[in-house]
Amino acid sequence: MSLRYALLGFLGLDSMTGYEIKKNLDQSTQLFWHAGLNQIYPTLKKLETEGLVTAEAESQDGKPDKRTYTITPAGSEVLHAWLAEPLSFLPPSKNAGLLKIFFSGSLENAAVLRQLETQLELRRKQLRRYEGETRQVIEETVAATGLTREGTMWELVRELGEAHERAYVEWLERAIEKVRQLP
Amino acid sequence: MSLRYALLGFLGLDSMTGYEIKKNLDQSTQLFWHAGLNQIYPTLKKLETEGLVTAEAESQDGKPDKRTYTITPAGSEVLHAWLAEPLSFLPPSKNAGLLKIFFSGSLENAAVLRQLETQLELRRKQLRRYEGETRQVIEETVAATGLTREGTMWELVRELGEAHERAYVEWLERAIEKVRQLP
DNA sequence: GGTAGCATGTAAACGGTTACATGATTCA
DNA sequence: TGAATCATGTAACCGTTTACATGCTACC
Repeated sequence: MSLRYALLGFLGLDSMTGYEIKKNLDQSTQLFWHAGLNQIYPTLKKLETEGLVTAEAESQDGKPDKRTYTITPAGSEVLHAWLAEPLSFLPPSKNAGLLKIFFSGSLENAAVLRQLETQLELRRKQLRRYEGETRQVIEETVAATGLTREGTMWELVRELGEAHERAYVEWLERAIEKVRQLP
Repeated sequence: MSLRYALLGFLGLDSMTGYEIKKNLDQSTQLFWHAGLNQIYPTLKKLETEGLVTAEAESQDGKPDKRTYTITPAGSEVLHAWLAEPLSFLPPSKNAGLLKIFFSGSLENAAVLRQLETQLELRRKQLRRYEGETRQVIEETVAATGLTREGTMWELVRELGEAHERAYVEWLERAIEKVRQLP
């Protein structure tokens, strides 16, 4: 149930609509969090009833009312308390790609190689994204908003993403070599 | 919905009970999948009604009946079809630890450092686990069962786990240095 | 006396995904 | 003509987590 904190986190940077939060989420956070609009809108409403954010509706023609959300002092408090609380255990993760590889001992080499090569391509694409687009978005956002301290944190997280994808790519390349040499 | 495949994967190696699957899951798969017994037991029953596994109950005194599950030919087919199907997109992952760091630009240095140091300790522990215990379990299992081809796959996945944790540890060390130098 | 291991389950609640619904504008 | 962008939502379903329930044995 950390989506609440992701939403509060973005609203802590600036007031914005659910739609804008979604765009930010897709651009910068997809390494470690994601959500659809269908989940974001009701969660924002819930945060509103809890007094952690306020909403201001603006009429538009042809489109639904634009609801701009702003974090309240209570919301800031809740967010900061959560951010400062040290992680007490590693959040267990799930990865269907690794699950497939882990159990593919009973497949033929060719099928395993197809799987590994597909995953390698996906990981390479993701690596290029962290090196390029994600990096640029951070730079531009810092330039546009002056949030240098926040920018340092964003850049740190991006670097981990890049390192992880690079480890993935190198590992998959080695794995392909190894499986090729299997009888 | 990959728990089904994780269960079928283990039963593809050997017939066993839900309790034993859980032990195997905890020892080897926690890098990429996890589940509680409360989820495993009903899912096995469901697989049984679908004809993908069969169960043999054995009475025990003082304990509930021991239900040993065996994969059926239909189950093997379903498993292999899933394993051979190449991943079509990167499964999006969630990581509350990174979420905290990403948004901690508004925290004081001391609070950020507490967070980073706690996470570093957890990651170091996990790295040691992959290097030691996990490696040993794989070696012993291969020695006991003769599943060398499967063992190659397990060892590959373990190596990625180790590489990822190492990347985490090195990154957190660098991050701590960087945050210490922040004004 | 308490914890860990063995061994199975149910019920309620929650979080998240998929599908559905609307409707204007802009661009290829 | 169709897809993408802007902009919001609801309903049903499914997977997962948390809490509850039982009970024996072995070990510290």
